[in-house]
Amino acid sequence: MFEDVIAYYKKLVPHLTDKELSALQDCFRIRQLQKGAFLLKEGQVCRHVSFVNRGLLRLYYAIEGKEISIGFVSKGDYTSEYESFLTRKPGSHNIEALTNAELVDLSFDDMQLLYKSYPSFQEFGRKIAETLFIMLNQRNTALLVLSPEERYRNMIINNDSILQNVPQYMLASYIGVTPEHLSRIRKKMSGH
Amino acid sequence: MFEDVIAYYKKLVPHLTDKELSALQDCFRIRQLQKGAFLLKEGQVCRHVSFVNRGLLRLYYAIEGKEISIGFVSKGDYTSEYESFLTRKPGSHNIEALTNAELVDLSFDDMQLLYKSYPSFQEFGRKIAETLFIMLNQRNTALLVLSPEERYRNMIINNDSILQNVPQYMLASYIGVTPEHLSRIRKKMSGH
DNA sequence: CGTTTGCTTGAATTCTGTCAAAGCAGGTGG
DNA sequence: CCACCTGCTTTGACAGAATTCAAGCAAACG
Repeated sequence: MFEDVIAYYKKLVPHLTDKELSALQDCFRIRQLQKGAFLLKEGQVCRHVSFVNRGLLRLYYAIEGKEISIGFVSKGDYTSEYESFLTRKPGSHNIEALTNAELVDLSFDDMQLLYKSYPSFQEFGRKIAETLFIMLNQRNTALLVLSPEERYRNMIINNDSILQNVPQYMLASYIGVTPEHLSRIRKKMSGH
Repeated sequence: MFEDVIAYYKKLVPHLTDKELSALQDCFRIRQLQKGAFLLKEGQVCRHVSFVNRGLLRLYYAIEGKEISIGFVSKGDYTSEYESFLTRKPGSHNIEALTNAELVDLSFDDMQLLYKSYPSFQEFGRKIAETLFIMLNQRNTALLVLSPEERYRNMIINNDSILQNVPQYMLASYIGVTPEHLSRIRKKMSGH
């Protein structure tokens, strides 16, 4: 039930004690999500961080009738509207289940409690934030430095497995182009 | 000498003790930077985080003969090639002093030591990473969702003081357009 | 002064988005 | 088994956005 998420914690902070891990497990809540359901809708305050036990999720903005994907999260990764979670303000994007999914939730309040009771979790929180920063930094660099075609190539190389299960039009906005344009990029790429 | 940087720490983690702050001060090193000099060049491993006591710095990529600005840091803020600092790998961007500047350096090794000796600094590290994440997240959203003109407007509103001292062609790449195009955007904006 | 540095302008070109239509599955019901 | 949806991708024609290259201009500086 919690094996994967516990392993995730142990990997980031190897020196966590059994007592600490047990306190952590007491805070976990399992949540099931149907395909098409929302983990979070824009305007809501995000009150949990969620580990994906099973399934595939998409994070996206809905702006002026259009959807702009900002990330995809699959089994074995953490997700959240982390800015909303940290600031306690309404979030600006949606998190949607692209397949049936099982999540392990940890609430904001429980997290603060863990921070207070066991300093080791401060270290976990720090490393999570650092990891998220690094990922976002790389994404940011790609948006500024690479062409759409290069971003698509990168995506194929790095996220092949996710790519299989996501419709192209969702990838298009992630790369920063329209679905039509991505289609043409693909055509051009196959043309050699 | 260290008043501003100490205040920065106190603000993020109010419960830091005098003993902890004193240990921190022992790790600080002042560094002076001439206008045009580099705090860091791409390819180097970033071994410090630096608080800006005085002056203005620019972070940028140099790609294929072009420079792409990714941020500006002025008095009262922290800067670093944080990804390189965290991963201990060579960094990919440059940090240049746009004016004469005075920095307060804290080394990676000292920081790890502080983390180990005083758990409160874990909390500081966490909050720093969280803050950086939030800033980067907002920047990312702007790049995906807003038009160049809207990004320029935002920049005027949020960073007016920095803007005064930075040549326009450096702002252009930050916004994601060529200098010529930014010039035209400004013309169009003044045209009403 | 003359040089440098940065900003503006113009014209041609390339890139990307829009809109509309057609193609292509996979799934469902008859 | 076929006909028909439905959701997604591809294509084409066109318009708009942004870059490139080249030239001119103005302020700042030695």
